[in-house]
Amino acid sequence: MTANLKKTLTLPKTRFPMRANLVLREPQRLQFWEKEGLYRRIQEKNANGRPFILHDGPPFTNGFVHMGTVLNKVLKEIILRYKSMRGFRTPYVAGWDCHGLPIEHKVMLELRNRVADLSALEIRQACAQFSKKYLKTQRRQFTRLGVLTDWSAEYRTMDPAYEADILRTFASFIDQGAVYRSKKPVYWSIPCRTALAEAEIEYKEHLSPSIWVKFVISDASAIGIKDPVTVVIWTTTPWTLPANLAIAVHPRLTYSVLKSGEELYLVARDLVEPFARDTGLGAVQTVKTIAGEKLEGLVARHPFLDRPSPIILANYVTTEAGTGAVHTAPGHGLDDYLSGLAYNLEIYSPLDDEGKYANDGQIPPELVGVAVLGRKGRSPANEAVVEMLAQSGGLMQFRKLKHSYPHCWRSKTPVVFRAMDQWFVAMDEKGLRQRALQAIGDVEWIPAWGENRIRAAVENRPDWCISRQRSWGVPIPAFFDAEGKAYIDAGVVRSIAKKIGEKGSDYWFENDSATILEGIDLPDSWKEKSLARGGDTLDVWIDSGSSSQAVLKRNEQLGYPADLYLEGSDQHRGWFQSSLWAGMVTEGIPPYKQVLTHGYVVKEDGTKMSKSDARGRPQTADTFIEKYGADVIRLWVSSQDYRNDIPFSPNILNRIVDTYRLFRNTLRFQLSNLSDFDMEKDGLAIEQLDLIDRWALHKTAELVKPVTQAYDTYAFHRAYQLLNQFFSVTLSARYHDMLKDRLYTLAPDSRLRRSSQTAIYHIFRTVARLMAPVLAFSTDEAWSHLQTNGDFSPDCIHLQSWPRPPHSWTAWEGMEDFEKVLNFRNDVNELLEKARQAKRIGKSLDANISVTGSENDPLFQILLRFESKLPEVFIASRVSLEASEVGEVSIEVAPAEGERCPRCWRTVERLVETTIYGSLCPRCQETLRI
RNA sequence: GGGCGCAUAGCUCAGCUGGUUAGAGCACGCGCUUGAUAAGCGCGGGGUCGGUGGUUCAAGUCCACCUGUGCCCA
Repeated sequence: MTANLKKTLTLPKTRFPMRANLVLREPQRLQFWEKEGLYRRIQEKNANGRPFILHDGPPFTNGFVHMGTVLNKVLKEIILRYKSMRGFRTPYVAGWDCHGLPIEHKVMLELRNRVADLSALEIRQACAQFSKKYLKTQRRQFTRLGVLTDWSAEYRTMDPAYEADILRTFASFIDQGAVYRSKKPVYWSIPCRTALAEAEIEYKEHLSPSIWVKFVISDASAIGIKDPVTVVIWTTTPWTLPANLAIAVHPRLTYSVLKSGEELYLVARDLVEPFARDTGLGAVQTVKTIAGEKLEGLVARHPFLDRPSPIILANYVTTEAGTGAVHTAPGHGLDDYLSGLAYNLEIYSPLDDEGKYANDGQIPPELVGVAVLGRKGRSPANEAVVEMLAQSGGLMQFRKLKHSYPHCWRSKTPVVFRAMDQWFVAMDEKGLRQRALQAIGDVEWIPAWGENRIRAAVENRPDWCISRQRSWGVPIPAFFDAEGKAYIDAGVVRSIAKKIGEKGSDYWFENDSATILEGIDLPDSWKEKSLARGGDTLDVWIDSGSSSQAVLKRNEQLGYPADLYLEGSDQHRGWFQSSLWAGMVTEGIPPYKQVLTHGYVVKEDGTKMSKSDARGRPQTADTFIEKYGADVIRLWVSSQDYRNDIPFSPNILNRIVDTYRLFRNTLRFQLSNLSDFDMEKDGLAIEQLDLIDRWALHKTAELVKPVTQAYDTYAFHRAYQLLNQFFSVTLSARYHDMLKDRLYTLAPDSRLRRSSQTAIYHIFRTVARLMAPVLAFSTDEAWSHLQTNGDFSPDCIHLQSWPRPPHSWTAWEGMEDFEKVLNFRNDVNELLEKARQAKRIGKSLDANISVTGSENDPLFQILLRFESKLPEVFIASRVSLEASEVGEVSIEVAPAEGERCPRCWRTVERLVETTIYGSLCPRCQETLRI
């Protein structure tokens, strides 16, 4: 009996599965998109649209994709899908940053044992292999995420054509007159005879000499002292003393002048006690204190060289160790170097490639040729300097100190800091910096504080050191004569760029200078010279910074400047800035109109995410995509306010999965109630729709506006929240719930049912598209089911245009009042719940609701107006309105009296007998026409 | 140490130019339903708005300092 009756209902029916099984389904959809040429079709559809150029910042090809990269790529993906639905022409050219130390370093680690035997060319080949390998992996991972592009058009900074444009960009810097040569200290491994990067340094315990050295200020009258004062410095690298050019003190520290016997000493006040103890002075007497900043300009004498050592100010001076007066050798330390630049000191580094003192006319004869690094860990240079100090009376104390010291990762020996000739870009040449600062104001920075950040970075950036003593990069096309003089010329660079554009940058390393320069028109000053090619490569920030030339200008689909750059906040120092410099010297304007910045992916507690999990397994994006599917990851990205840090954890992802299910099931409910609906045949005009349906359409129309605004301002998390609430409250808890009775129990083609189906059809098509940029896979799947009742449809959701609800959806009068009825429903629910808790009713359909109120009460008037709709709205069997003289609107809930219809479950006064199905309510009898 | 940010319920987010008992969704608890069913509905508990001090008739909202945290620089 019941079974038969159930067959007379129109229950939900769809092949769109409740279980997403994204891990299995998404790859199938990718194949389908590929087969359909979806990217190409989208481009063709919008071929005449306004262009929106998002220029892809190239990730390093040095490992697997991690969540930060996923975040970045998915944000780009969402924007492009949205813009294309809005009719913009949205070509997307993905790229990779292939050169550079991170890659070379990893390759060196892999080749660790053989590395000494490898030529630059061999290292480069290994690096190229490495880059290609990870490029392929990353490309696969990006594709899996749903990144839509024509991969055959991707750019790689190691492509010969790209390399040529790097050199041309470099030539533009030379055109500006900004490229010059100067010294800068680098880590130097003496046994390996090579410069080292930070990553190639290992810190190990090392036993060093620890010495206190006297520098005498003979004229201290500037600080009101007649007698000579001795400034004492403390150092653990005696060998750097011949390169001492200054003594640094902290401007905000207080210094004490001490008296011990007949001598006066100058030491930081906070360090007087340890100083007296360590040097064995014993009791000392403070005769004067003085602010550090007043010491600037005093001049001490070098203890064994005929050279002044001025007192300078520096913020890096600390009171953690030493005397508060710091030995400064600009050629042998980074802090020292910066001080050297600030005080215009020579970047002096009298050490040759073998780590021996050079004969430069300043080094005392007895030190020339003495090595810093000797046999068995000894340092002849240290010993010799200490000896000279002892003889000159400059040595105040000598000890040994075990401390952490940088070592070469290959030779395991202590490294030295040594100034070497480098290539620089002068940031202020021809007003470059000023022009860049001005141009920053023409760019829209999102969020706005990004402008402050890049402004500060550009303002404070010292001249840009662009040379690297590395193999894996684009060679700096410089030449050297027999005396070591450097030759560089923009025209020659461009000619070499042409050759490298044809043959790749290996060409530089494979050939001698004569071959390289063959056929190139040389400047007069180069002629008749025997020139050798240099071995340095360019800083990779020039590589990626040149992308506006190598990609935006070269690819005819793109253009300069781009509409948008979108990268992590670290790129204010990195790509945003290098791109700006390159853009300014080549085009005179920035390469972007908008720059969007996102934060970093962090753990749920807001702290940094490590590269491996608690068990030490690497946390690559694959781990999560394979478990949750791309759409869940994409939904996670959209849910986060990425302007701040972005927390990530399994817990957070599980919340996202819940939301995903809400979206999916709600769409599924809609699809399943459209199974017998054909818009052409069955659809009604908007004006003819039932009140509840008009309300739902109105709500949908109201949703489109803020969601669209959210997308337009890249505030995807707003769209996420709006859609989330719309789906859970407006649709699932309200509209769909109210609809079930009519959808299931009325005759399939009854007007009321067709009214709701018409609305559902429109709502589905609207909300599916609103979510399509984020849930790229699932919305397309659902869309296909509406089109074809199957998983795939060539009329892909991504080829649709953005929803624009027609005026008719909002052009009705009942909205405001009906919202009041729905709010009143909350009060009704409260009482229903009480009755439920008291076990008087189960579901709301078991209840009769009577509402009493005054006819003068505005709310009661509204209820009266909607009286016929109230049973549906409250999902009750009967709702009665009783007018009373006074009092507020009150609600009473009682178990429904009468007989329950076995078909529609409503309780009515009296059932009627039917021939086939027994007792039914009159409405069901009518519906079944029996 | 410096620069630029961030800090509202367990989670993700609202809270506009300071103004009634701080909101939403999810999660959680208790029920209902079994005709969206590895679903759906209802109700409920939960926050001294990181801390301290200040400005104000009034501060989550303005100011200062502190703490925590992230990126960049040193």
